[in-house]
Amino acid sequence: MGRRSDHSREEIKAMAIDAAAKIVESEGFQALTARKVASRIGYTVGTLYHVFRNFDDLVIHLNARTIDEMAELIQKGVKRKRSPESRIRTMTEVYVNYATEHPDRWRLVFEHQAPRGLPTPELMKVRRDVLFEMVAENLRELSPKHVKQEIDHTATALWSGVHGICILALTGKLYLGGAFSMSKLIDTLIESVLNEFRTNQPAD
Amino acid sequence: MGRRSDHSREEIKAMAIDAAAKIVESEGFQALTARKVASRIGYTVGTLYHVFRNFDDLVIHLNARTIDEMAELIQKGVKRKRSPESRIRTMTEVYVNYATEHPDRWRLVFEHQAPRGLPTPELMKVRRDVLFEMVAENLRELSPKHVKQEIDHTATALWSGVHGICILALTGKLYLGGAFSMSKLIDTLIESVLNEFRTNQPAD
DNA sequence: TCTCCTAATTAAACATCGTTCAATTATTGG
DNA sequence: CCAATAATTGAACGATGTTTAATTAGGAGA
Repeated sequence: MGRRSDHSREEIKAMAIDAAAKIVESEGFQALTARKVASRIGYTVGTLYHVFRNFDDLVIHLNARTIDEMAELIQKGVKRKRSPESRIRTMTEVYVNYATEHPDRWRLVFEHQAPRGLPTPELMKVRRDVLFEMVAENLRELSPKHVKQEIDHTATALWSGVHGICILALTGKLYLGGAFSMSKLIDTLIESVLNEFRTNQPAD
Repeated sequence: MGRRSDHSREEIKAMAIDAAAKIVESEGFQALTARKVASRIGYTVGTLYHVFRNFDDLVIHLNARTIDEMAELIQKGVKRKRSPESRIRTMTEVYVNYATEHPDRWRLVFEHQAPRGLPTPELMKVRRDVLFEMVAENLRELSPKHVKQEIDHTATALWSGVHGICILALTGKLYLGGAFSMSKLIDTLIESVLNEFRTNQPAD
């Protein structure tokens, strides 16, 4: 078959990412395959390679969408909150919920690595930084006296820590159950870092 | 060729894990291949499958060795330290150093997942818990009044947080450079969690 | 409307992967 | 010394990502 023009390039791209997302959600990211994606959208692998540079390119686009979805949920969740602290807590809540509900898509974001040596596409960098910056913003509001560097530092430590709990729990590498739960662990971390942050507030 | 008995089963197992470790260190864990391991030890894939149940089994054994190496380094590093706090700090230092020096072996431990559905082998569970328990022990020494559950909880939050910083930094998903560094981020986390821990000490 | 050119789509091929298995061969026990 | 046993091989299988030549449909110009 030759040119069908049933769908434009961009349409095919979107359909492929859609299909990939569904495969990852239902069968896990190990089951994500170029041929499987292609057949789901009624095309052949060749067409996929006509639209994406390679398989990693597809994964990267899927991951971008995953982060966008998550970021949007976080933005929505945070909107109604008034205090910076409650906003930070809400951020982590939504983050954890998303990761719990879509573990394979979430893991794919962090465990996929472009072929050795190749730099991370700007596409991804920008998206990652959005969340860190949201935390930093709220920290600044919480204590405007801190210098930017310290705020960014604390935001990074806090958000990375939350991420650590998240990923270990999700990959089954944490004792949970009983009095243990992800949210309690995260509460402890937030409480600790925020207290420290407030304590180290520079005097005027 | 038939039975050679140049090496016993256990010897071949050890040689294979050795070879696998070297491949992962030098070419990254994406380059780890059954055939590559086999040829490095002068055997064929068939022999590998005679000694390991499957490829995941090999990876699991490699990961077990990785954790053992790391745990031993941590034990050694901690030995000379007197205070519980300095011991915890040393633990994380050694952990971070190991992860930095052997990023691919370290990542393989956390990113490898056994085929969907299969339970994590006891082999791994035991090893993972060693490190958590070391942190918990030192927390107990730091504040014997806390109940066990709270100690374990804090240990988990702390160690997971450190791990989070570690993995994001190692996979290039963290702004580092300038005043930012892994160790400073981790210092902040430890400081925060330990302060919170001491503050919440139950009165007698 | 017919025709050519272009670009999309396919099918097939390639190398490599994990995995299995029958065939072969070296070792061991009687 | 021979037979039973167990280790080792090589070839095969299906599936993977990726490339390429061959097709074929659509749009532009006559």
